[in-house]
Amino acid sequence: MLERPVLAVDVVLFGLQAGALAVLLAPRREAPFRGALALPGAALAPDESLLAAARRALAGKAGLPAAAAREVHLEQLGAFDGLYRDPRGRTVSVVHLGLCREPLPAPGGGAAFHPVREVAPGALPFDHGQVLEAALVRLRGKLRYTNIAAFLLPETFRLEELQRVYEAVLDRRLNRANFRTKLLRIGLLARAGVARGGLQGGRPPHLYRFTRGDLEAEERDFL
Amino acid sequence: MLERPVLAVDVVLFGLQAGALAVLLAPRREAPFRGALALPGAALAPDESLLAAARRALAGKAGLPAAAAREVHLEQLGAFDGLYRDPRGRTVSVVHLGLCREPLPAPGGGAAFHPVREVAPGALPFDHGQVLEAALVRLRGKLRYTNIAAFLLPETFRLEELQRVYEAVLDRRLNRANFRTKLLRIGLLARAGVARGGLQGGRPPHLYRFTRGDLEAEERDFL
DNA sequence: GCAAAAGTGTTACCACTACACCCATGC
DNA sequence: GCATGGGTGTAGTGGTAACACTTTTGC
Repeated sequence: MLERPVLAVDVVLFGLQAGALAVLLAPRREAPFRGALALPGAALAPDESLLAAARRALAGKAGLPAAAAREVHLEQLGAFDGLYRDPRGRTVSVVHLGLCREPLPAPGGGAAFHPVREVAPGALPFDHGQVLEAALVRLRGKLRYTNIAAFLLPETFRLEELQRVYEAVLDRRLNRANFRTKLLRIGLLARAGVARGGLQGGRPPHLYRFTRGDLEAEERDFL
Repeated sequence: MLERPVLAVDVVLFGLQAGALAVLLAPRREAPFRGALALPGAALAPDESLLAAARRALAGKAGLPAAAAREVHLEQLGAFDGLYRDPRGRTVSVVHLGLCREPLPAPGGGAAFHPVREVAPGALPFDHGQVLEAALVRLRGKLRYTNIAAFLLPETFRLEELQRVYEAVLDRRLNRANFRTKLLRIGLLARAGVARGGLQGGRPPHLYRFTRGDLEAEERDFL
């Protein structure tokens, strides 16, 4: 039997920070690239599921509070086999896409959320630059035909906040009036009261909540 | 260092057989489930890419002619970590979706294409039933916004054949006239001559070819 | 009252559906 | 000429984009 490749997981955890899309990066504690900012990851333990390993990476390397690591939305992005070498041998990484609700938890151990627009393409070690790009493409795609945006927002939110999520991820402006009608038409939003105060002037907005909060609904593309 | 999980690849290879969607199944040559029909797979070699391993599985276990195995369209579906056990230990499989042009090559070693509709849900070993279902969902999805159908057809084809691909995969009838206008509007098809003879009666149809034959074009959803 | 932000309505346009009709070939 | 299948045109419908307008709050 030949030597087995190392199986690892990495996580691209997105969150909203000051209205912009941000990604969690943690300094590497081991060679190679020791000290460099990278996507948090971990080697798969023998009797652990891929998703469990991803949560462990968030709670461990990235220093996310345990409650936050448990509540993060995670889904698999795919396996990456860049043939780079690790001290332990050849590595294949199963990457997961994570989404974190606003307000963002405070990571520890030097990890932090970085605005995606400010992460230079070649700044990340290994193939993490390409991995980040693939995660962005997936997120943009799913925004169009699922309720995945729900996982970037608090339980209840204003429609204007939801629109900002779409604009931050798709990186383009959307028409306010049409966004309202479209999103309300598809019937995935329920009113959840009215925002009280906190805003200067203006009519107080309704708050909304996604129905089917847990699952992802597949409807016709709605943007 | 704890024991490492085994990393394998499996392939869901689809093709068209008598106008119906078919999947390649091969009898297992090793325990467990020795002799049972299953998706062809292989353990990942230490310095082999995932795609290369998938092609090796097709040429080896499934007995596909070398030329056919080389020309098959392959893309990654995802990693599956059903915690089933192999004599070698816990296994994680990176599954690939494959598409094979008409006419189908003749596999060897007992492998054969089976109409998807006739594969009973629980008939396959391991989690291969769920894997097959996931591959179908992916294929249906991609049919809507890419030119992936090209990889199920010969280089040139009649529009009516293309429509049959869509109908076979989506499992529903489509309107002939609207299918024509829609597919021609998106500008991914180029005329490639006229079919000569071979048909009983009727006007001889134009043949078409996908432009951008290699890449997959992403356009607005077009069906 | 005025500014600010939420929420609604109107119109032109474009894509999709369904269906009818025309075209070119073999027999 | 007639059956057969390829290919085209058209009217109705519904969603989308752009934009103007109304409503409700704070000061």
